[in-house]
Amino acid sequence: MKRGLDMARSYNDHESSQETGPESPNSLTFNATISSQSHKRSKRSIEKRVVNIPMKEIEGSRHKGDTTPPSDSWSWRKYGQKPIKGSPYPRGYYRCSSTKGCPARKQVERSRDDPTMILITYTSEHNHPWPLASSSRNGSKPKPEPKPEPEVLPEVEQEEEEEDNNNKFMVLGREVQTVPSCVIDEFAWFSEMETTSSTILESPIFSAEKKTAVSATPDDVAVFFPMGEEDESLFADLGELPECSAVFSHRSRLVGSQVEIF
DNA sequence: CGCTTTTGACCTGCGC
DNA sequence: GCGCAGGTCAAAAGCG
Repeated sequence: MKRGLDMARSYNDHESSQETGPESPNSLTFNATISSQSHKRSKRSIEKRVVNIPMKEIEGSRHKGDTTPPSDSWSWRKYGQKPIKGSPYPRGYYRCSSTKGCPARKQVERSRDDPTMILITYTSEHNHPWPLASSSRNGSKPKPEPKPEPEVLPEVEQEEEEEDNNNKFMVLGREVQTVPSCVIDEFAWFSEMETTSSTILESPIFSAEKKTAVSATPDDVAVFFPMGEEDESLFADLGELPECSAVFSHRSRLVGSQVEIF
């Protein structure tokens, strides 16, 4: 049988990297540092986005040391796992099963630098919509997501984010130097959320916009992004968040990393 | 029964 | 050209 080698080729094009974000102030949210990358080499460009998530946020859901991804609102089906050279942790490969023919995939691994961080790399075709939120796949019952303990996480110092504090955006319960209004508007409802939801939107929502910041340095904006039930309209509009797009790429730009705008 | 996970094999790209 | 590493496939087993 023919294999999806074209995909594999694209994935190797670029390895993005980033570092961890600060700890999350509570169990309902987590910080994620995000990088995104559009792959131009292939005819259908492949977008790659990377999210860092503190282990704490998903702790208790599974065994230690594995690559079980934190829950989100989509269905992911694992299709492989590989040990990664130089890393004591294997990398898990997941394919979107929320919709038929969904090209989105993600790789989940523990950060070798900081084992407390989960590194998730999303890939999808640039023009393909990210998987819609779904709690069930064709005919099968949704998996009950393990409910994280409502633990109280200690306030942790900001990651030593170097000199670039001027542009640090922290959302929800964090010091915010300059929070663009769109961020406030978009995410204000998070604070209203009740504690029942353990689903968390990890990445695509942030970055499906056309303008994305690409950074080889650990600098992206930390945002809390719990996601409740499906909000398809939210996804449907992903491509049209220019203002917020700029916000998310703000810091990258300032720290001198290369930024690509498409 | 249908879907997911596991795991070994296979394929490709890249560096030497 | 060869070997290595990464990514994917697919059969088998597991699970609800």
